[in-house]
Amino acid sequence: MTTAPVIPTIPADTRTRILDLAEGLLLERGFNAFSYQHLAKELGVKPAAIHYHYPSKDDLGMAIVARQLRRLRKWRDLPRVADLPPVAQFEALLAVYDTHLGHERRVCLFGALAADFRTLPAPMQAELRTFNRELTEWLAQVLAVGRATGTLRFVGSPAAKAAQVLITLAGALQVARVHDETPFQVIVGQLRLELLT
Amino acid sequence: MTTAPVIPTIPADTRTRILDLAEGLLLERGFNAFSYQHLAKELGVKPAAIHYHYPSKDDLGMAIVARQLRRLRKWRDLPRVADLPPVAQFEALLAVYDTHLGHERRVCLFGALAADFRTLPAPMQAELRTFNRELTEWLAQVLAVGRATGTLRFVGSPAAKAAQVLITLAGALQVARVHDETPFQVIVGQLRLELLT
DNA sequence: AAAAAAACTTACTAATTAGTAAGTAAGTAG
DNA sequence: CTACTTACTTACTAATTAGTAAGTTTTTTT
Repeated sequence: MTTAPVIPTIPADTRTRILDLAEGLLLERGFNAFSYQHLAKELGVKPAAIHYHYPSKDDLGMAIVARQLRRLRKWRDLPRVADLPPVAQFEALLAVYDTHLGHERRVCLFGALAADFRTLPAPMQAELRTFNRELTEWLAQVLAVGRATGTLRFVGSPAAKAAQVLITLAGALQVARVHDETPFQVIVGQLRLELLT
Repeated sequence: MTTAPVIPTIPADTRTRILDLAEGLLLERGFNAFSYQHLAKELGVKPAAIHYHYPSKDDLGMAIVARQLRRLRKWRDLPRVADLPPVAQFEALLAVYDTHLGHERRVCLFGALAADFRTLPAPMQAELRTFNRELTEWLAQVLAVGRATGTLRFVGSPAAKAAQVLITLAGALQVARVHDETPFQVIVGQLRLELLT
């Protein structure tokens, strides 16, 4: 048995606490459903303190998406992810979505922003496109290798299948929010059934 | 060659024009992205005129979802849909989503409301659940008959496959909004490739 | 210890929001 | 013709929104 490493809980600075809270609200209630007042009250600071760190809501939104993109790249390049065989990489991806589900049934970033996309500031739109593109390219590569090595099974191009799988996962989180966790499990089960040989 | 029947364009009353416009904005920009002022300006009436027909925004939102549910039931029970073989019913469903795509890349009702679900009034939440449930049940039945008659191919339960296919279509419209129409076509192509024998 | 930079608070704008109350004009029914 | 209903407009309120400017406290640097 291994003992969990003791990670000292560094009290996050206000800048990070704002970003964490805003991200949570974005993924739980949508981008237009929280204000600087909400954030300020929850954090015990004044709204102007938030403007100090993130001058406009556009800046704050951009910061959320940019951080998610940095996290994606970091996660994808982690040895314990990058060096995994394709099936395990796919399972690692599913685990991420499962974490969202367990975290107040948060939807994924894409699922949270797609509907309101046209109301978002242009830099945020561009960053979200990049996020989605890089994630899809990563999964396409995973699928391609998996099929080549006989551990994953699907018809069509890896790119098409990757796009389909990712929006299915994004959608599964949305359905979980509207109904309950059951349809998420059902849909993920269906994905496994089809992909895993 | 058949001549298209001449449908007289009855000028819609204000009540309907409000609902049409609000529905369009909901599907194009999200529920929190339009106000009574926007609607009023666009329609050339005063905001209070909208409150007259739909006292609160909750009422307006509810009216949109309720109408979509009525439309779904009507469409589903139409002889030219209900009497079709399963493959043609599936294609008819795809055609609906394709229409959304061609109409300013509107997302579907579910895709428009899922992210903000928790901010919606309770009656609207309930109505959206019913909408999604009835659509899924309909497609599950279509898929079941299609597989039984050897015209549709899939593994797993019809209910699971129906849930998966529907959120894939909802998601495909969302991706089309974020990128362009190409990923929608790619994903729908993938669905056809997998389902049609 | 002094200076400077960072991290705020206080106090305010201007715009927008949903919503209401009272009045009016036009159509409909008796 | 009259009474009533429908469909609005005008004029308002109270709350909330993002955002700013100026001042103050706290922390860091020198």
